[in-house]
Amino acid sequence: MAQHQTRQRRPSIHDVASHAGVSAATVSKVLAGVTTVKPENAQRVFDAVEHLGYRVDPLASDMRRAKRRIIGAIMPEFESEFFGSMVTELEGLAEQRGYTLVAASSRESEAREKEILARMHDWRVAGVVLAPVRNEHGPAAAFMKAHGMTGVLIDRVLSDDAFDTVSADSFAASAEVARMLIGNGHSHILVIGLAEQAATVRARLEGFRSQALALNPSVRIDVITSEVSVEPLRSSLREYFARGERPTAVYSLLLKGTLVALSEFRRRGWHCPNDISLVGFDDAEWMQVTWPAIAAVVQPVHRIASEAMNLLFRRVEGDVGPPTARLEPCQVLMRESVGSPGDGPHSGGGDRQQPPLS
Amino acid sequence: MAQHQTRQRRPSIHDVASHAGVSAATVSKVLAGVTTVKPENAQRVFDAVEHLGYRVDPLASDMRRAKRRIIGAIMPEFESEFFGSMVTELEGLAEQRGYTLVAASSRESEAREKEILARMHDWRVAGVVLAPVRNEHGPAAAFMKAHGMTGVLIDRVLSDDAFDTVSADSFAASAEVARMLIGNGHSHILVIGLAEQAATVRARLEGFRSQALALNPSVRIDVITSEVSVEPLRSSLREYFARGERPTAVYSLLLKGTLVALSEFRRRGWHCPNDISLVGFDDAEWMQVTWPAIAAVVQPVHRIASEAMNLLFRRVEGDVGPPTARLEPCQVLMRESVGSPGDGPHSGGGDRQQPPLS
DNA sequence: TGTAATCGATAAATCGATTTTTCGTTCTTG
DNA sequence: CAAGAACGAAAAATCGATTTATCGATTACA
Repeated sequence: MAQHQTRQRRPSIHDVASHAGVSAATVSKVLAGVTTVKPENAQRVFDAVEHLGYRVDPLASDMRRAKRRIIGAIMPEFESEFFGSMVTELEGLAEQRGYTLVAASSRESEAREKEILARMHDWRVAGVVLAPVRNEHGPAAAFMKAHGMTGVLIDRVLSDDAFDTVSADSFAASAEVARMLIGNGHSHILVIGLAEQAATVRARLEGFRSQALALNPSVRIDVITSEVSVEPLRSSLREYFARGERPTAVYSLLLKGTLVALSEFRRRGWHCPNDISLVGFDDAEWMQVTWPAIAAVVQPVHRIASEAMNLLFRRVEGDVGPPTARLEPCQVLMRESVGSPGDGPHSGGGDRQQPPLS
Repeated sequence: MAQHQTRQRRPSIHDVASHAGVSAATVSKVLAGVTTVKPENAQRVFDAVEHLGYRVDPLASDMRRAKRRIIGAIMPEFESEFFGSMVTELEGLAEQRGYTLVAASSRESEAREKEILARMHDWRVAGVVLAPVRNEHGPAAAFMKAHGMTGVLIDRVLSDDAFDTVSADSFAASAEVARMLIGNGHSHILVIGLAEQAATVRARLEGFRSQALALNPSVRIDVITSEVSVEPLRSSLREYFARGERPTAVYSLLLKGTLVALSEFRRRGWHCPNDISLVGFDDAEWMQVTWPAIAAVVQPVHRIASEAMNLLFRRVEGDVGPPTARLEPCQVLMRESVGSPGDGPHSGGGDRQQPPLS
């Protein structure tokens, strides 16, 4: 059978051509929808394509094109819900536009980030959605600039003079957190974070600090950050509590910090919100099913993704206007982990709250 | 400047050739490490490459090759820690071997799964790591078989007659959960899950049921599953409790079910383990920082990933032996959410346990 | 009726590499 | 010293498409 042959070697456009009794050029034109082909021949081409199971070889087809219908996405990591959802959203949006999304993670390495970018450039991607490891001033963005790549920067960025940027409005969200904590009467607050992610984390810290001080000039704000990984943060926090510091609330600037805080509370037998209040930047599904539910800042993943894609495709289609810097609003969910300082700080065993049944 | 020109058009191998005063063939050979080139010419080629910032165009280079140094990874979703970690591991392992990993998610759709696979086939990937939406008998595996692709199936699979498979030993892990729950005196246990993911979930259920019945033939095991999404599961569970069913323990066959269970417990004001015990398949970082910490089955993500890659590369390198079916052992972490039925079921307010300080 | 315009399709050039073939030189060796 | 082996490099074929140039056969028009 003819089918048996095709199992061995992938049919090329010439196989289709000879099977249909026309030339390769004609086949190409038929498949491209050119109308200057005799309907009879077109039909024979379609039949041959069907019969041989022919598919255009993208390698050969794209070789003559400057850009392929591929969008690259580079995330700092894939293990968090935030970037996982982000990739999922981006994939869907690319698919809607007839593009393929190719995802890769830089695994928090700027060197790898640049390498991946170079590879994507080699692949002639139409555009790139880059969530940089650090900020918009890293080597990756410089590479994109130097090679005239089209792209958009998201998440750990504020604004750039060459690329559109989209991120959560960390500053405003943190200010709202400050408003809520100060409003609840907290006057000694610990802020924890990882400083390496400069752009975003700094905005989160400043947004919080400025608003808190504006509302209560005498508020005490302690800050613990770790430059690289999460473990130094954990030990700093442990030491902080061990030397007797007793803030009434903790604001974690990122998800990993929230987990560290919870685990340290646990070690000391502290419960939220009676012993200490907790708010974390970045929401997660589990935070609403624990007891207490954890207050969190929800990042608008969907809006960031769709805005990023809108801006990116505008560029892909040739727009050369000045870059935009978008800040998408967050939602602050004040859940049970936040209370007022008077409710029994560090007593070690207040009553649990009973949510209404049904 | 010459550099200014290269900013416009990407330098080709011919640019390098003319700049070095040799032919394109010689450039290609030098870069491929062929030793039959006069050292003097080789040096001139290297200089030209350096000067022009030349990089081999993978599209052109790979066109003549049957396979590219690319591994495709297709996961059902990216939003859970499990698959996020899986992709991260796979990416690292591919990189170690000098391959690039291209990740995509089928977003729980078998149709999309097959499309992605076809695209990867078009891209001439060297191999594919497929975590199928349902099981090893879906259209995607059939496609791979029909087109002679090399690949390995992971996670929601048991064994296959054409491909190597690697998954967690759900059966054994569930049996151990049964042993622990029965050992703690539970005699009425509810198992919840989503049945669509046939292969794994069925193994989890059967492993649990067989072991539980073996240890206590009179144990009562209720099962609630939902075919498609998580919401029907939630309402079934709600209705189950509403009509007065009071199992002393719940075993969730997947992470989403664990969240649903916790959220239903919360609605009713039940606390683990005093009111009801809970074990979930799939661990997550937050499960050890909540109060109580949630007992869970830890899947050996790292081992699954590295075994999958080992098997895959064996095939890529030409091994044609019969397919292997690997089951990697899980770890069962019995944390605080599991207790004994006598400790005050459904009393609605047992004392919290205090873990040791420091 | 002879030439021009039109139509449909094919041949050939192109994309940017790799690999095989060919072709001068130089070096052996009888 | 001439024939053959060895060497190094260039020319040409190849991968599989797309696109431009070309060409023959009709059809239109003067």
